[in-house]
Amino acid sequence: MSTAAEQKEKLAQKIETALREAVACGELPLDSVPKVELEIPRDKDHGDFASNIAMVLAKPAKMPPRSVAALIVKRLDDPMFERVEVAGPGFINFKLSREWLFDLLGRIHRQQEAYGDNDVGQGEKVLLEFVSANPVGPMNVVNARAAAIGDTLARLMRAAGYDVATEYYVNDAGKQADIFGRSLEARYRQLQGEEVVFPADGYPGKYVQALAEKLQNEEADIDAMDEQRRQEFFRQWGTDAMLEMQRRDLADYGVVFDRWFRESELHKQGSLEEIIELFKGRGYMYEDDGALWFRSTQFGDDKDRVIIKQDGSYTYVTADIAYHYDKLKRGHEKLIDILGPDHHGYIGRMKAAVEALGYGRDALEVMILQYVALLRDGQQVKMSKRAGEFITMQDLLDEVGRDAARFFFLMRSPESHLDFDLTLAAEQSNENPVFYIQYAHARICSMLRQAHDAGIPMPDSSAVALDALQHGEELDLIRKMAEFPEEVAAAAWYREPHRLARYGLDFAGLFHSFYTHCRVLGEEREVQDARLVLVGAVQIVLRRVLGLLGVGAPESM
RNA sequence: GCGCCUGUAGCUCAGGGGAUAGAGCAUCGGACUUCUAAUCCGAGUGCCGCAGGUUCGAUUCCUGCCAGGCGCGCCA
Repeated sequence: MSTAAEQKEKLAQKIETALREAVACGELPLDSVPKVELEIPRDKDHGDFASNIAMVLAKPAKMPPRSVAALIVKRLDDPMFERVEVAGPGFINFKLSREWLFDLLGRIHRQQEAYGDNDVGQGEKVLLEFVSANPVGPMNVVNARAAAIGDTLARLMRAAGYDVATEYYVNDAGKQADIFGRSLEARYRQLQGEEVVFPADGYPGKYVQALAEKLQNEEADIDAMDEQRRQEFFRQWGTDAMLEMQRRDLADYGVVFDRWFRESELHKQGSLEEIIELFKGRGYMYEDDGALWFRSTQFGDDKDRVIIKQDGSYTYVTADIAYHYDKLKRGHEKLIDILGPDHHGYIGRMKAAVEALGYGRDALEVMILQYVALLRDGQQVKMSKRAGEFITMQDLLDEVGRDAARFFFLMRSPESHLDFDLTLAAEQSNENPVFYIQYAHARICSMLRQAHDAGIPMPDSSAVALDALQHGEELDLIRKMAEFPEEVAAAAWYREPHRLARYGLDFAGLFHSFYTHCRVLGEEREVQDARLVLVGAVQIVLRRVLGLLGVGAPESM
């Protein structure tokens, strides 16, 4: 037996064979046979698969499309399909036989939550970097969006046969970390009763004050430190504390990284010097205006980039190049960075860097997320980082909950600018679509609990006469499950997690409809058994969908 | 000025070289003595931003324009 995706591939090959035969017989005047593509029609009246090949070939063959289609159809005779027909302007529609669909149920029960796994990734070693918020403040809602999308993408890609590692890059060495350290020190000293002017460019947020208070209660002989040592202390202690907070918030959100990579490590290891020497040796560097430049325009960037500033310090680009070099040297074949919209200008320079390092431009893939506009009572929530007023990721989770927040982000395509209505998400949480899917799962659990209590076990799918399943609702559910592995593969391949959220909604809808129209418990034995097998399979697939989304699968609601 | 993203139903958004362009919300009308009504069934709405081009076929691809969001640092 096979999944729908494999079935589709086989069918495409059979069509190609049929075409070659027709050409050999002289019935079809063609020089070559193109690759046959199959689609899953939107309208289920058009079958499970459809091919437009006859219309593509009509012109080169100088024949009406329906005639070309007829030549193909008469050469196809496959028991997997109960109907193959020419339709519309020349489509060939294929309808899977019920036997094939019934076999799928057994397959799902055997595979359990491995159903959906596939191999489009072919073991490619991928490093997925996302969120990477600076450790100088709380995470924002775009970070929350990135976390949901990155985490589910990682789950999807693992299911699709990629070898995925996730990483959070910590900018703990730059100017912003210094400013943050000085802000913290100023607050700390103020608490000690000293008259200290808060740095003009410092971070005004209340969280800095809170950190300073926490620091007061810790054992640290700050007064004994010299100037340099003290600055280092505040920066280190502060970013450590922020990092710990971020790690905890993300874990509450269901997002756990394989590795937190600190920029300061790169500096300690001399990684920046290493790439500078490398680029110098390859002639990609030049000096101008007292600074050292990387000739990135040589690799398609808009302008060259400063690597060492006039004052002798490095720019963030330098560390980023070193970081990407480090990722590549660790054996990751594909680097995926998920970034906010303010970083789109970053793509050109980093691709240039990757190329200069001796890798293909395509080794780096950058996904740019768009902004999230928060609405409350229909009004856009104005945020000011300067004034220290903004909705943090944690505020968002407190207000709408983890499942709703994740799902809301995952429903939208990554590049859409999205409106997040807090009032709606919080007050009308009953109507949040995520509950629609969870409710389907809870309904099944409740039903199976009652079956169990009544001494009705889950029947062995191979021992049940599944042709008791005859209703459209029943067969639609199975067809939808047949599409699942391909859906996982597509979502991973195109890096579009929202496909999964949509699939979940559609699938849950089919189940609710089935539930309303077809009773399970108390039906005559054959029907009850067959439907239990069906419902059991639906439960498995729902669990998998929710698991990939990182959303809970409640057993009751 | 240059770059990225967006423009589809009243609202929020999917879709996508093909067959009557979809969902949720909102509006209206039905369905609970039976496995959870957080559910189901039914009803309507669209110059798919505008104009050209490619194609057997464009809402989808290309170009230009218009509108909105965001970038364009020796900040990250």
